[in-house]
Amino acid sequence: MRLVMTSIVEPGPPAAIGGNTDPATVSAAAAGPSPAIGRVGRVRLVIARCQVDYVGRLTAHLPMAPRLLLVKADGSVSVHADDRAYKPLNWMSPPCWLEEQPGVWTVRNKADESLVITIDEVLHDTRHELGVDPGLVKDGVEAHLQELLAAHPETFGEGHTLVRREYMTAIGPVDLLLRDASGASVAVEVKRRGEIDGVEQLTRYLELMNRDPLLAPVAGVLAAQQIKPQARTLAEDRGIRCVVVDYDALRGIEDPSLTLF
Amino acid sequence: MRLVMTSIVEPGPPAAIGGNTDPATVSAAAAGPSPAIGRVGRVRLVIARCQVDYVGRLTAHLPMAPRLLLVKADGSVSVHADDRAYKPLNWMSPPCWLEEQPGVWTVRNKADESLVITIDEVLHDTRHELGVDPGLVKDGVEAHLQELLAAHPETFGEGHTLVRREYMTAIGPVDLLLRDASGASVAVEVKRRGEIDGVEQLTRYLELMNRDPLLAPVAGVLAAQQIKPQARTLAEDRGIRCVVVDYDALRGIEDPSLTLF
DNA sequence: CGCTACATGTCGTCC
DNA sequence: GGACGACGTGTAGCG
Repeated sequence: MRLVMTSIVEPGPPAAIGGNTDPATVSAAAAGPSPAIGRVGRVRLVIARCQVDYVGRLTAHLPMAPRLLLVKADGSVSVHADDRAYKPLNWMSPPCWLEEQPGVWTVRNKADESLVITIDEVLHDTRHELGVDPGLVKDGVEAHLQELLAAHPETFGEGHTLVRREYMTAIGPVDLLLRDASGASVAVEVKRRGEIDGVEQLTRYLELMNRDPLLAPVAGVLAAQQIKPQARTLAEDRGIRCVVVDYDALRGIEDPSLTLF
Repeated sequence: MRLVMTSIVEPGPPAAIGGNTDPATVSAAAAGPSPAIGRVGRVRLVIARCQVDYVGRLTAHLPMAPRLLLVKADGSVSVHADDRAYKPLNWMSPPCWLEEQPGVWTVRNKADESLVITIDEVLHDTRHELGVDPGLVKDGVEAHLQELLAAHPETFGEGHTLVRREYMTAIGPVDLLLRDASGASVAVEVKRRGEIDGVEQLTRYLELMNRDPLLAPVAGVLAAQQIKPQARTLAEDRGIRCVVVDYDALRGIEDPSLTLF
């Protein structure tokens, strides 16, 4: 875990075009080649019978069928079927460029990947002004954990004190570096869910840190709200202690008012 | 890597409702509470000023603003801004259930996560029949690799022979198990791109396999089209050999006609 | 259902 | 730009 913020605000695009607040819904010219880059700042919804061919990291082909084409103001193009939840069948992420010719859309990016959409019939074509989104606010339950644990190192045992959060090593930052009551180093990997990956990650850090005579010996702790059995087995096999963290209890210590209901 | 197929066909939903092939585009009743579950098999596109609140694995809030709401036949609901490529701001994946009341949509799943969409104003609301998608065909460049390497174990050295693909161990399948010219075991981890994760994965397998007297000693090989420097360093530090695989060349051996242009 | 590994993962951050 | 870790990762395959 690396995020540190208490709450995360994801702003809209930094240089979004047309920061208007009046969201007028308009119909686009249904037929004829319309300049895709031209009217910016508008989501475009097209229902069309189309065939799609992607060549890039892999090669993918979609036979002719009706689908939803979603063109966003950021330039992205995605091809959706009526399933797969929010995942498109095919897509191109920005930065990319759409060249629209009658019956053929070609989307390219810098890496020379291409998405070719051959359109047989357009069944619907509208554009809508959304403006810049005011932003998503996430209450970082997971991001909170490291912060809470840093504030309460005694969670890991009496006399434990915090040395540093995000203690930098050559191969990456250790979430928490503590000292125990005897002054020995303790490296803590914080996870929402403790799985094998987290044990491997911590193992790498420990191996490196134990080569540093100023730190060694360094004990390892995997701290998570939930620890999978196999991760626990692997961890304990490597002498890594597992600590299950009660997020709500920790948050209660931080702000007792939260526990009064 | 675990997939084995030469080319991957991703069919549409197995039990898709209304397998009709006539994709008529229709307009939905624009106003009034329309039953979201009711007309199935249709993608629904709504542009609306809305506020969104998600409570589940984390808590997220979106203030009132115009956005695209995408309701698919699989029951999924996603809330899009005009950026973030194909990723929605918020979503609910199937299986989930949408309860639509005037001005408030509530989407829930079994895990009791909820997405509450408070709608201030509907600017657009259409439904479109897409039918069942005929399916995505991927030329499994990555999936291909294991198959090709299995067919050409000599890639790893003269006299190497294949023992098994997907050799099962207690902690997961090893992509390829070979024997070298001297009869010693060789475990191969196949990756599209060789990174640290792959080295860790192979290390776990090797550790386990080397405890088996029938197999030990087992040598390790990381085979990938590209191997990142840090992965190479870690691998070689652990005595794991790195083999960069030329996919096109291998495919050329398989089917020389592919190299004739 | 749990666990593992894959993904055109995507996305942010830091060096 | 590359490396690295997080993600509401999602998803398929297997025991």
